[in-house]
Amino acid sequence: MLLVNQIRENYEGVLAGLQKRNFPNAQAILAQALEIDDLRKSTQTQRDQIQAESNAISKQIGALMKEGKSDEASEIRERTAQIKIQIKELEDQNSKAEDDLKALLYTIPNVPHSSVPAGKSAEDNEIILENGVIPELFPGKQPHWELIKKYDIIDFDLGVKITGAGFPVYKGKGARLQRALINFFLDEALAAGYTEIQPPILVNEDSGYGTGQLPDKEGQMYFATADQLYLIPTAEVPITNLYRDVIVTEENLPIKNVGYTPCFRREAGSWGAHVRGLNRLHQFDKVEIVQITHPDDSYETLESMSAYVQGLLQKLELPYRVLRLCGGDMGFTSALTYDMEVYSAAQERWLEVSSVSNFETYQANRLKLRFKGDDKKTQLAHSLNGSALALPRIVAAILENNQTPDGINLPKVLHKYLGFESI
RNA sequence: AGAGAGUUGGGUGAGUGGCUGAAACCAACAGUUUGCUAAACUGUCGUACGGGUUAAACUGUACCGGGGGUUCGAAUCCCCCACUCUCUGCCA
Repeated sequence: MLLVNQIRENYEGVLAGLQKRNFPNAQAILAQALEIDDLRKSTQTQRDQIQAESNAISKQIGALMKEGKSDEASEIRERTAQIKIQIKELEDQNSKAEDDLKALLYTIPNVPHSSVPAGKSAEDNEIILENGVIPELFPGKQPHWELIKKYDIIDFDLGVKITGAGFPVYKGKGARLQRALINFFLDEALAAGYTEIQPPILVNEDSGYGTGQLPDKEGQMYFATADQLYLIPTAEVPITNLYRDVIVTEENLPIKNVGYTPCFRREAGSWGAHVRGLNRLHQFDKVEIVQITHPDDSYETLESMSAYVQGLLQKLELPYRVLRLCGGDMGFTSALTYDMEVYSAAQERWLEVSSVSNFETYQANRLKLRFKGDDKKTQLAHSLNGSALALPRIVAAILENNQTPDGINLPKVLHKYLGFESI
């Protein structure tokens, strides 16, 4: 969430940013936040003063009791009754103001970076780069949902039998392709200086709030009711939460972590014609990169993460494009997001395979993720993450783009991981 | 799942109603001494939110797992919850 001081010190900037997102009633909400904060401060000042008085009296009573002057002590004690009522009242007002402020701040999205284009929907996203060659396929080309049947490598019907729709079973070369991609992505990240993390894939409620999945996206996560645990929708949740309530030393920045996990998404109500086959699943595999940086470095880091993800796509020889998301299409918590899309040549569609975002202090504020430098001051760090990469759509594009009448030729870079070259 | 023990500052750990925001030790940081290192000595050494300041200094309040209660006063007493550890059971 935003800091009130951010709003106070840069009111015009925050307002303009929220308007770029088409955030309704921005002006009224910001004004309200400041008003509640003023109330919060004034009630705290009053409460603290009276509390100080009360503390002084208590000390005095203690001293008198020790001297055996119990008459005087009980005389003073009578005065405390009224003070207690006052404290209670101010305390209530103050904590209500705090709660109100927090509740309000939870509803305000992050302020977009200045480079974020205005716009309402995916239509307004800015295509900043296109790379790679879109293959010319032969007349009998098939979409991946046909190919996986033809070569018997991914089985949706079996998944339905043992679990339900959206839980595919990978078989034979299909399973090995999954494993090869995961290993390839992890090895690349290691070579780029990331430390590998293998986190739990169920998380508690605190972690859900830490990265912002709760309270907003509660219905999107699977929930194990007996133990009150959520199945993670992305490794971002457990990995970023490693740094919840942590004050890191400045010299340890940037922190670079990578993790492979399965991801679980209920995707309630978002099924339709465009989500056949591997395009949208309830369970899928993803390698995620996370960085915690000094605020001065986060945008440079974002560019490097974007370049890193593009490098993966180049090595996989997939045609891709990079979008800078517009204010209206960007995630709630992000300040700047690049989406990477690969071209899936049989579906003749661009598919989102990665989303790389800088959250600035928005997540760090919730997480209480801070760093301390030489000046001994603690301040909020910046957090970033990106998919590197999500497997299913990569698999879809690899299968479709490399198909021939005689089989599917797999990218060279995967051969040593696969132990075979084609399907 | 059953029984028991526990949760204090970066770490170990003392503390059963006022002298405790918290002993002591360790770690860390700064300085003195030293040819360097080490050792010794001295000092600093939690967080949050207020007030105050150009910024500091300074200052108030809260926080000893979380929440509530008793009391003039709670780390300390009472209640509820969460978590951790040990033993037993089960199990990859």
